Amino acid sequence: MPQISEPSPIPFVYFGSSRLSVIVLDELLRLGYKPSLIVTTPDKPQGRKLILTANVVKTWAIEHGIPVLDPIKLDDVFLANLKLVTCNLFIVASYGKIIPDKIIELPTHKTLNIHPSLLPQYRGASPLPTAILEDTKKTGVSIMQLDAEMDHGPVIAQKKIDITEHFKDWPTYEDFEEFMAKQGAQLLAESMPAWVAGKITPQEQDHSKATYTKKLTKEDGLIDFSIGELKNLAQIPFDRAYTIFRKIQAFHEWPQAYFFIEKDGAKLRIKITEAVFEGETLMINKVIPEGKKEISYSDFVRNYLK
RNA sequence: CGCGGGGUAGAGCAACGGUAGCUCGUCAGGCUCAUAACCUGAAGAUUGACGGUUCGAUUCCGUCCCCCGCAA
Repeated sequence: MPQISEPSPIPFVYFGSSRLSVIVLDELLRLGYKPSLIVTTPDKPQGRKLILTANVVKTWAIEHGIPVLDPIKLDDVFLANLKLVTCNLFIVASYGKIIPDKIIELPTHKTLNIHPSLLPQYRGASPLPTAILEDTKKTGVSIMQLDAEMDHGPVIAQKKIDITEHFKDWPTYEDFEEFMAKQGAQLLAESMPAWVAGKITPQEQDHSKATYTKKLTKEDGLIDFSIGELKNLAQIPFDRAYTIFRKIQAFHEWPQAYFFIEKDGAKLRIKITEAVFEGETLMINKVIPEGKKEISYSDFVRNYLK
């Protein structure tokens, strides 16, 4: 139904720091929602040379001419600055820091958070990788009101998503993230007008059903392959092969799925960078041996598995 | 200045001041009932980039780029 008049722009402050934050921003902008102010985390030295790298959200803000703040601490000084902005809604998407109650409660329409799972399922740090690892293809996105506890606040909107309707099989983490971020942004955009108008009643989560996801560690990416399996991936039983495939996809961005082989008496780390699951068989396409460039799996088998 | 490893044909390695060799793979042909085996032949490298030293550099010197491990 076409609306009689365009919805008046809803001013809001956006908190985010990661790639997911940027995808959400892009999608919100496309849908006509532009933040008045963006809050992100400070530039940090990154990478091997510890080069000071501007974070992606800050870069985005500058490109789009939106004022940006990158406070080290969300203290009273920052709070005072924030009060100068006339916004009565805050949006948080992958900000990376705990936001104090004082700030959450500041706007009249409170603070909303995009979370890429069907809360109370998969609260915490790694909802997307966990969904892949646990093969949870019926998932979704939630818009919730922030409260003092992690991913604990009442839900104002939720959308169920069946991954099988959008992907043949599990995509890489990056593709999954992009897809879910867009879904979340769309749901948020749909919900914002009604929320601001006071037409939505937040629904308390069923805390008894809450599940939590942990922060990923490097060790999570380790796969315990035997030489025999590496030489003939087709022999790996379905369950194991599919579990490994999901691990490769889930950790695709970081820490990446990897395994060790012996070469000249030394342990050599091999990262898996590309794999597909066809039929009932895991197929690895590309790997990066430690100290080397990316090579095809057939080259790897030929030259490293003697 | 965070620490460290590495960049030579598709891959793994070698060589060395005089423009690069080997193994595997690739392509063609042969032999085989057949083959991942064997035989013959072929293609494929501006030796990461740019400067410098030199009669001449892949090889020596300098600068830079890229990749990888640790750490973040």
